[in-house]
Amino acid sequence: MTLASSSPVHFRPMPEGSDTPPHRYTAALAGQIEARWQGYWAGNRTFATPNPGEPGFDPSRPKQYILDMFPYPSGVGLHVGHPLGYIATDIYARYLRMTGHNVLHAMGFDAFGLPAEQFAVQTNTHPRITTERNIATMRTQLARLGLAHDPRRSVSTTDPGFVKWTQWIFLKMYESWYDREPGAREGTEPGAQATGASTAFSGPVGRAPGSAARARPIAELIPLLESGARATRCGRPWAGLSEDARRAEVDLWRLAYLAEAPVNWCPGLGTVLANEEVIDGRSERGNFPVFRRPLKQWMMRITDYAERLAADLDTVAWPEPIKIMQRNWIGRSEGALIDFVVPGGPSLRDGSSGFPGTPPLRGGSSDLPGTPPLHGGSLALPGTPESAAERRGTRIRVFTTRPDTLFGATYMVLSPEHPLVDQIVADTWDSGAGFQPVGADTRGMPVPPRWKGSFPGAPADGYATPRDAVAAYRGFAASRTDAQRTESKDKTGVFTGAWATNPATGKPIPVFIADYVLMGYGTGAIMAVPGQDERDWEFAERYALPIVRTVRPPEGWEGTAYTGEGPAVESGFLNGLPIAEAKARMGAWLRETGHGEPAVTYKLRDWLFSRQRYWGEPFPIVFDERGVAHPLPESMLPLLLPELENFKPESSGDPDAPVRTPLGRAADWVHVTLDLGDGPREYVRETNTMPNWAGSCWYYLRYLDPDNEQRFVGRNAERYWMVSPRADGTMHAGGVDLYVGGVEHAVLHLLYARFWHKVLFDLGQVSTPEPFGRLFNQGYIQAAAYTDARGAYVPADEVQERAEEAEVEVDRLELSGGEVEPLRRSTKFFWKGEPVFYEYGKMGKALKNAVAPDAVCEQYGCDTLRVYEMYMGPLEASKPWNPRDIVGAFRFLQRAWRALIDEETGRPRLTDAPPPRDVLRALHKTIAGVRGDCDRLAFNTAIAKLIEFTNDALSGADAVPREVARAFVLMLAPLAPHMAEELWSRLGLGSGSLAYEPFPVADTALAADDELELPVSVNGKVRGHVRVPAAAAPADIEAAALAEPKVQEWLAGKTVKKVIVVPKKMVNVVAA
RNA sequence: GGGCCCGUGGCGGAACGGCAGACGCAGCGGACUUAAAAUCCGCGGCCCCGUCAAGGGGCGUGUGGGUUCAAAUCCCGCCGGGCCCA
Repeated sequence: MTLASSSPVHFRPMPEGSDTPPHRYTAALAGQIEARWQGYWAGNRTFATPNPGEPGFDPSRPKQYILDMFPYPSGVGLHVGHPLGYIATDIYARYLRMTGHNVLHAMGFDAFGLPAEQFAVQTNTHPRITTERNIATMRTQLARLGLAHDPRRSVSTTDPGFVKWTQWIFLKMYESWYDREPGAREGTEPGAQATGASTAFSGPVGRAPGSAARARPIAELIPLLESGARATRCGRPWAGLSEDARRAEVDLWRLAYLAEAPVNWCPGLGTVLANEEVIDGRSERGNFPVFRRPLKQWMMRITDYAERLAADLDTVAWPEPIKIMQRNWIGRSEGALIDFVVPGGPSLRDGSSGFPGTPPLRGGSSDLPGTPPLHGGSLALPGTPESAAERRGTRIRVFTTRPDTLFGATYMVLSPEHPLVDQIVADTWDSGAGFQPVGADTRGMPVPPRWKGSFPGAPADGYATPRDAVAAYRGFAASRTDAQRTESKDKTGVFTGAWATNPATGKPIPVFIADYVLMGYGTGAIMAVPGQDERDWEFAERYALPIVRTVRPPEGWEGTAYTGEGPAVESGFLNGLPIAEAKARMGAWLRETGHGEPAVTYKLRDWLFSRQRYWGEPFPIVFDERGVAHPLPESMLPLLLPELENFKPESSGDPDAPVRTPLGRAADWVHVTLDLGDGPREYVRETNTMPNWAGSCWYYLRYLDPDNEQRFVGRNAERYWMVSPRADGTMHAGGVDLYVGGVEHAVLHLLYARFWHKVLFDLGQVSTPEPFGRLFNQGYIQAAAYTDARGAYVPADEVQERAEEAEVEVDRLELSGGEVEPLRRSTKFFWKGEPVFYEYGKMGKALKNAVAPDAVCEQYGCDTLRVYEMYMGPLEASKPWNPRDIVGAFRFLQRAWRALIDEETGRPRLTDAPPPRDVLRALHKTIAGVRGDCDRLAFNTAIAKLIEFTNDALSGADAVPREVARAFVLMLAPLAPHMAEELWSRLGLGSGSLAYEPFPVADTALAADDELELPVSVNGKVRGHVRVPAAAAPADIEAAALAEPKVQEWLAGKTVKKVIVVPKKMVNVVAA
């Protein structure tokens, strides 16, 4: 049977039971209608959306780009929570088509990556096969929902035509650097770098303004290095560098670069993970333990964009909590870097810094935005004047947000893992070991026993030497999680035996290690200011360290640390200054004296971009015999994965096992002879693969022009769909007009995609500085879940409820005295005869409470599912799945159908008589309301208004006036499109599909009431009502209100003080 | 510990600072039916007065304050729940 492009054929539905009228809207009839219209839409390419220049493109219609977050094709199929957002965007997109827009709405598949691969591993099937199968399943499920996507734009990240451009974008990143224009920005005032190219974005689009910081091709960097316009990052002059050193220098600038760095190694998954993918020391996916370990990896220099990623959040219409989460993740803080010197030890000049992975301090004064964490080191700040006393010693770099409190820094704390600890730790507790005090003489000061070790497991009077104490304490700290370390009220630490010099006071201060300072945060070292920091105060009290208040607390302050506003005291040249001014003065002083400088730091780290997995995009990189990386030319793209018998990662429980990649096993693929311009040579391919974020960083651009073989997206298509003019003629910063998805992508996908988009924007490849102009977070669907006595989830759909409760022993409760008491719970729920316990949570695989949409479609039809899901509540709210309620949506559709189609004969119940005035008024009120609701995605209330209209104006009538039926069907169309199409056709309201029919427009004159009943309150309480003409003057309304008998009663014996008349709303009489 | 969000009938929820509980589910009563289902009509926060009627009053949006002619809505404190970060 070919339904394609034929006009809809009417048929006689099979009656459900002997009594069911033959033309009732039953599940069976709904199923037939839905199948037919889905076939019609597909066959007639109803939702194919032409690009500019293509046949059928209408330039007079404004564009709307509606986007759902990129789904990965799950092996277990969809549950009813997944389509919540898809249905909402579909309804909105259908509504926009009917209100005169060119709408782009498509859905592809994020088919590479861990989820797809884990599924393949579990089922022991090649990921390509499982992925293709899963995509087919998901396409079927989505099609069943009647989603009006443009099918030709349904790309998959695994398509060779997609892989090619993902690799191409990677090469763009590899061949670019971020130019922050030091000429314009040296002397970093905090915030001076807040304007990137994007904030200047306004009218003209398509390129970054020339004067601002931006990504540029590497080709433009080399002349600048040659001329000295940009100082080298290795610190040596370009002219004196060897060929290899020059290549290494250039590599230090690339936005995509290789680095040997400590990474999150997850042996259980056999791969490394990005910081964002690690939660509490375990993998987000799979919940395996994660270890820190150095590995050579591809990195993305996202930190260069930290400032713009934070600042440009102001330009997009996103939910505030998401913006806050991104800002927190980026973690911008203004303050200062300050160097403290521990005298003695190696020379400051010998550069023996230390520890692998620390980048050298860059030249120039402050290119801190985006600089990886400065872990301290022995290198001097450029231009630091060195006194004789400081010439030998170790510099410890700290970052503080309160440089104004430097005079109050009475001790220092290093993270136990800090690499300089070994260098500074003294041989004896006696302060003589290499200690040359500067300023006040504290030589011979006895070391308090507490300083020698007072933490769980330490000997009563501490350790014999600082080295012993440090070693023992490190062991103790390593056993604790970051959360324990920072949460603990009992701060612990040990003295290193070393003394550093406070550069402001010139006095020696003791250097501790303590686990409340984390290596991963800031520089891993702090100056402790107990007077103005609560954690430092706690530590100082415990170790009897001096506390100096350098901000005067208010009169009567009895607290401990004071973090509020106040004048500086005990602070030399800062005395009397408020905090902000004191910070500025101290910043200037630090710079002048070479002890430090104002700085902005970010919590954001560079993005780890390699995975040791099979199922991802291969890097388009080869290494020559000397290990030098070479990019593949565009003509060699896409570089596809080799076929592998064994695609599994090498997982292990041993965090130190050697790291081997699956691609490394494909010897024929790895070793290649290529001509990269200097004749055929032997190369070795990169065997890591990209993380699945790669594809999701730009898929929304490929939707725009899915078949383009010349570019990742054609310029015209990109410009048309992404550039969004505002009413005032300026351009919106973000291209996608509405992006709907879950809040769980707040700091992963949304941050990475913005970063890529900004790079592409800087390179002139896309027209807008932001990808997503408006973001909407839909809530979750929650459902009952059940756990057995061990706490494991059981399949919720197999749980049975019994009439009487049973009491069961579920666990043993250990009491403080070592006694054990059985814990008893009662329940009415049973699974396979075993008692189980009710819980409640987000629907999904984890809680085993998923409900498939297919079952609901089967039982009621997908129009009912669509209406029910939207009717459950506001889109942004999480709400419970309640199967019992679905029938309400079904009955509404049934009632509407019955009002328009005779259930016995199947004939239209239409009349050509003009609609009565009250029906017309109700209709136009409904139109106005539904439009307003749809505009703000409030489909729940839009449906409520249609239900009301159906009940009040359609259900009771003998026949429905044609124009009323027409408007109603069109309003129903976005929500229940199959039924609306069927009615449109059966009622003879139009030919073909109604998908592009104009949405009804409310006539305010027809919607207006002639008369209104207004409540009249006396002193805020409603006491009566008055009927007044709708256009009544306030004075007349007041008179009518005061004349109302009920109101008179309540006013008896009182004086009217004031009468408030709110036109069309109410009257309030104030009387005493 | 910090930040953000949310607390409304038996349930999901509605309500530009202006008659709290629209609409739906479940429930109750009625009509139709031999009966049931379906359908249609009606009722529906709590307490009190009123004969259990018509009608009327008081109290009600987690809790205690505040702003306002008027607060579910705005502000402050607390209690409870959720999310993010530490």
